[in-house]
Amino acid sequence: MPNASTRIVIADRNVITRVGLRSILERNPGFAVIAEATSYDAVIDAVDEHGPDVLIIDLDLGDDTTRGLKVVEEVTERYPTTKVLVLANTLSEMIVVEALRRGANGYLCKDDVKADELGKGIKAIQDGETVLGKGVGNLVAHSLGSTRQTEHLTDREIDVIKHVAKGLSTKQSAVAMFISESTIKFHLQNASRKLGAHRRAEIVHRAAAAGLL
Amino acid sequence: MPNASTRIVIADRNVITRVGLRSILERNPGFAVIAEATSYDAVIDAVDEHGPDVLIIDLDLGDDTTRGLKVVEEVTERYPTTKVLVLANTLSEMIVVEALRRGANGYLCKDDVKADELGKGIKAIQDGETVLGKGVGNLVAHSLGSTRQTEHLTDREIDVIKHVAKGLSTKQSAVAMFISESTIKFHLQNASRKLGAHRRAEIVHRAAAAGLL
DNA sequence: TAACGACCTAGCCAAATGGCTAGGTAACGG
DNA sequence: CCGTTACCTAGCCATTTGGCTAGGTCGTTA
Repeated sequence: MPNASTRIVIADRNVITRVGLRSILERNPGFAVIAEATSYDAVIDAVDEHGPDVLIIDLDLGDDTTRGLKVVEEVTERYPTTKVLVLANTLSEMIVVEALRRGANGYLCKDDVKADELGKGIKAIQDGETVLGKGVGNLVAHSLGSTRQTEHLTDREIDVIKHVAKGLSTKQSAVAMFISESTIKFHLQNASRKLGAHRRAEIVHRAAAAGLL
Repeated sequence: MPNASTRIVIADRNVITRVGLRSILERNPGFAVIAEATSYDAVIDAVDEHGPDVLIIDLDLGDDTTRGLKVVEEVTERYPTTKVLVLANTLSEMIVVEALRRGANGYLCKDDVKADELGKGIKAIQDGETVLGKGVGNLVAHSLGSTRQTEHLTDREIDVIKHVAKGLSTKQSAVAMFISESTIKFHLQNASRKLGAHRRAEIVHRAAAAGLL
């Protein structure tokens, strides 16, 4: 009995999205959703267990945003035959670039995707194409155009930015973090450079847009 | 022929969410999704045409975030028998409070909602209850506890904040907006007071969290 | 071992910001 | 007509910030 169905695992913490995805995909008999996951660990477990053809994943499955990227990397490394399609709520250049760098085969934005694009996208991905949703391509192009590497912020830098975002001054942040004012300024200088920002308000804005706070 | 079904209109720009909602709701024969809308205007049209029992709406249906609040107000004023359930992506105290003040009968957060809570929530709303999802209640309580009114930012203040968020200085913002530096500082002072912030980074963060940018 | 990255600290100075007072205009609704 | 709101401008001054140079430790990795 030949099994022509594409076996799909869905990873999303949102039940509405999971049901919607399943419903849209299963309109096409060529697709079979064989498992759903709602946490990072569950994604790994599901892929381990089922070895699906396609993993559709929302990178934001918990508190730790960067964990989603690691999951993508792990899946694509350990299961080269499993294609990974990222389905994001928001568009962030850093996240897009990182996801693709770590082996994601597609990146769609939930709000922009049309019902028929999902099926087409999955088929294209299985044919070896890389599928980028509306607006995603521009981000990638922009990222390639800029010579600057996508330097990612360190944990400490993000900590400092969180304090600044709460309205704390350099001095107040220093007290709160038990380090000197110099160090606060040091981390912010580095974060500025990495983000291409020149003012704290912009640092906070970009970090927030990247889902880092 | 008695029609015992609850007639529901769904308003969400995201097709996955619409399909998911419809699928979850229609597991219960007591619910009938009679229309879907993907824009603010379409919501008004659909309510005008169908006069549904329940409107399930995501407030973010376009570029203008505050427009969603106006739609809630308009629907509850003109159709007192139509219950409004807000289904939000993110939780912002200002948006929650404003939505309820304008007549919303419930407020759930997509990521937190369980499949069975949707049906229960709709029934509760129809019984005259106000349904607040996980975490939403706390926000409301917090808002009631604070003596400060929910003063909303003016269009101009939001404009200025957007410039600041892009990393522009007072002077640069003034040039970009064709007004004096004093006016930039004036709007930011007012925004600070309204948001309870004391620094531009915090203003930007709060405004972003409230979905104003 | 050497190189590297992440982390921490110090000091300098020009520029930007926060917080304030004190005015002005125009539009709208009671 | 009056009050309210949004909007605009000016000036003052202490504090904060941006941008820079110039060091240091620690742990990992080549």
